Amino acid sequence: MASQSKEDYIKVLYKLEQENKVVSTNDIASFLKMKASSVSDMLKKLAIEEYIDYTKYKGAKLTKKGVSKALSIIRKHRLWETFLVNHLKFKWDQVHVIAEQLEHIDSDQLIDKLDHFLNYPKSDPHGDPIPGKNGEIINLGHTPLNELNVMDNGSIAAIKKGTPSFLQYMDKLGIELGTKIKVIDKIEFDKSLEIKIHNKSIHLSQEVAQNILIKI
Amino acid sequence: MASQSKEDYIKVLYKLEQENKVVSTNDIASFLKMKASSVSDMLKKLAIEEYIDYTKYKGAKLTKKGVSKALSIIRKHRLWETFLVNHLKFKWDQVHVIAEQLEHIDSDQLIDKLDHFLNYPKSDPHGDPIPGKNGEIINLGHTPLNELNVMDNGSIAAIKKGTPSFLQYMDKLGIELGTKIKVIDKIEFDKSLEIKIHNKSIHLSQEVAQNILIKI
DNA sequence: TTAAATATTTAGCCTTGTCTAAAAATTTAT
DNA sequence: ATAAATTTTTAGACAAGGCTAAATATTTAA
Repeated sequence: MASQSKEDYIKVLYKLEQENKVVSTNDIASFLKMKASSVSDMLKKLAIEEYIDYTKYKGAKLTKKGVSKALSIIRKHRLWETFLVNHLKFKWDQVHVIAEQLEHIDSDQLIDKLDHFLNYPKSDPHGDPIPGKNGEIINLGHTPLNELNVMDNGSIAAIKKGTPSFLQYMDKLGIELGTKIKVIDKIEFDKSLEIKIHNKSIHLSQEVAQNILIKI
Repeated sequence: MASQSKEDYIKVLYKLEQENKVVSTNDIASFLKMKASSVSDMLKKLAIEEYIDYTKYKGAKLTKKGVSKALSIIRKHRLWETFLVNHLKFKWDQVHVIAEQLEHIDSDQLIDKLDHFLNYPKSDPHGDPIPGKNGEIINLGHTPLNELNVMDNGSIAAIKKGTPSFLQYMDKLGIELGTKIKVIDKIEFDKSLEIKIHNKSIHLSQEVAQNILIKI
């Protein structure tokens, strides 16, 4: 069993690999708010345990074993988030920190039964896909809002970077998963756009629009 | 926030104080399967943090702060056990180890909402009382089965030492919380007793009977 | 293509929580 | 009441996981 700390590294490795190909020591350090030297130490250990391939000065990459570990942590995290929102009635901006604790609980049986209790959800309260028991991730086929064309219709399917403040902004706009939207206009100048939701027209910056994923 | 390890000590201190008055280093060590020297070290630290009163060579006793910490851990443990059995459909002999992990999750809001979700249960799946938010414990007025008299009636209210093997034995006998029982006979010689449950007569040793708590 | 800037690793230290071995205090038994 | 047995504490070590400062690689820029 990997320690809590090692699980945190593995999770970050997975996240950063989605963006880059190989992950640097500094990337991890800044993400985890730790010193590069600490990360360097830990990468050595993770390599010994075969969670990553690691060559000094060259960065790290999760092995098969590492990816599967990462997916199991993400699965636990998202199932717990689903429980917290759907059953305990937490708001979607409150669940991340709690799920970061719950994701380290070690019991396959618990997760199986939780999954069953939740009725095998395919995505979490932020619209992110929940990996299956064997690591399968369903591609939900979402498009960033800013890539839609004028007059396109769709519904809100997921929030990419679900920080509390972003989610609170969504709440203020009345945006939740499933909300129907239509693109009214795209402003060339700053890539911002005008959309219609709940029959009202609102204006979103490009930065915000990138973070909203749409099912067309 | 006390570390997981410190929380474990506080829990054991509480448990052992129920039996004795003051708790010795060796008692704790054997319970936690640790060396007395480690316990001695830790008691010093717990004393500094004012969880216990501790005089060298004289044993330890929880302070008010310590008791309240213990009760909050027990509350969490028992609420989680209730969740695991009532909602995730675990058997009552499977939940203890998982709850030992869950009890360390740190979020008051989580526990409040879990309590609400469970409909404010007063006792857990083994019949043990669940301390309230402020540490109140309701006395459920239970009597050990071996203290009943011949022809007394009652119902199973709780299991005192709910080890998995004991609970599995209860399952085999068809004993669960709420089961009606009647004492048929008490054997003077070995203090064992004959009881009727589900309209069948069964024989229980004194040791077993002591572990079964009855509501008359 | 070499010098400066940046990134990474190494070396050594710290804290937490455990251990073993030895010392000291307390309890028990003769 | 003292010696023996037992319990508890102290001293010193170790692993995990963090840090700072210094050394070494790599990358970038002149």
